[in-house]
Amino acid sequence: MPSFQTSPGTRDIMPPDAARWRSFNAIFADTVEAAGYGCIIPPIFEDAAVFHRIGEATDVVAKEMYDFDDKGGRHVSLRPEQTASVCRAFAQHRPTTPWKVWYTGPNFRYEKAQAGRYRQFDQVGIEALGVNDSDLDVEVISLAWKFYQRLGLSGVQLVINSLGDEGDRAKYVDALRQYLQSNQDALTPEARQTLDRNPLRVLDSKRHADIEVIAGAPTIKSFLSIEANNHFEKVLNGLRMLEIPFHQNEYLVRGLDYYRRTTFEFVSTALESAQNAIGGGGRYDGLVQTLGGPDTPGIGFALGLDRTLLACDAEGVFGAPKSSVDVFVVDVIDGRQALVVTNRIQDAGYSADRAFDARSMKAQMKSADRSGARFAVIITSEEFESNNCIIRDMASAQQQTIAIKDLVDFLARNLGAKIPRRLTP
RNA sequence: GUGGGCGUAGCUCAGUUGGUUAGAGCGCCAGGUUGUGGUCCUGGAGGUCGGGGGUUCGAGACCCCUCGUUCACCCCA
Repeated sequence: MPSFQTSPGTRDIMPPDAARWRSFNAIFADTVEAAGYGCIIPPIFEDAAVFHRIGEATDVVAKEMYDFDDKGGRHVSLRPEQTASVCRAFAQHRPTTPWKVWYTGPNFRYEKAQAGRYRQFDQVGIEALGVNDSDLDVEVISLAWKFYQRLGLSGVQLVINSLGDEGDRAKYVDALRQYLQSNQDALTPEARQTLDRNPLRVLDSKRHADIEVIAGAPTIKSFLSIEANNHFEKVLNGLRMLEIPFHQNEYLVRGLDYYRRTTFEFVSTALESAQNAIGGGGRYDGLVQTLGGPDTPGIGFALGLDRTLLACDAEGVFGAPKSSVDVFVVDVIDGRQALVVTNRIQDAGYSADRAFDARSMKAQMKSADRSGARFAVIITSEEFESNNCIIRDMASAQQQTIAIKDLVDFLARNLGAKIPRRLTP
């Protein structure tokens, strides 16, 4: 028999970790739905051209697309992120604005995997379309901040910058290129290569020689239009009003070409690795239009689920939830009664598990212990003859004999009433 | 995509300059306790030493290739 394993950069999320993921998503949904964001589920693949709007020169598009031709000859791609899909959905359906949505799900980028960087990786995020107001920028950032806090993270830094509008940015890039070119000799060969492709990215370099050159580089601030500058100041003021600490970093540029004005990133100080950016986002005021929609401003963020959980691990917060059932049924007759009793308990709204394969009582009790059940229901020949069973409190080891028909009442008294499962609320 | 580290039981890892039947702890199963878990004791199952090729009388150890993973670069969540 051949043996298989997951493809590079993919993995199985096993229990109890998968439960942790669900909990992560539930907390995120609760956080953003409280601010009026509705859930959107775009397709996982679509016309590759949609994603090309992210920027032809970006690595995401140029080398990391999971694209292929389908059987109908359509050139499609697994989504490398969801912002472009959301904007395409907006352009396609033209909902009324402001349109505020949130999402969760896997994205795909063909790159070499390492810890915190996978080919299939999950993100949660929000996008808000149709509003220029700087207060929306603040709302968006504050929701991410609030979410991190709800997870229990304390080592998260908000780094923020403004890239100005398209014209501002172009002028700045020219000035930056000029400066870097005149200082080429002091740059590392890697940085010189980057300079040819995208001068902004040179600012990201962490190499010492480059950092010295960067320190003298022009910053975008002086290139911002009055409008963009005012917008940015109001965002910063709003953050102060909400008491959200931030670090301005005039060299913060982001990898996707569509960003305008406010751009931000969340960095975990608990993560040692290079993959310490656990979330990021910004304004993308031109994107909807390039996807065939009306000229519509937009802003949003995406948080890396995997990386955020790594940060949680590093900080020792938001661990995997303990799973347990209410009741574990031990049947030492032949297992047939466990079938009936377990079923009845489940229908009554409680959770119940049991042992199979007619194992010894000791073995079944061991399973009961492992299941984390509050109570064990023990069915033996002697008690069953008079339609009784033993119910054992696993923590205190106290047990009593009760009528099988009274089991659900007993659970209601001790675990609280539950809605029967067959009735959908 | 480039460069370095690492792949031994389900998990975490030992394994001496290549030398008999490859080990430990945890976990799992069974028994001690023929009606009872969490502690303890005893026993057991489980490994093509990532895969393929080579060197050698002999390879888990050495060489080559390959796959996976990890770190850095690159990039990004």
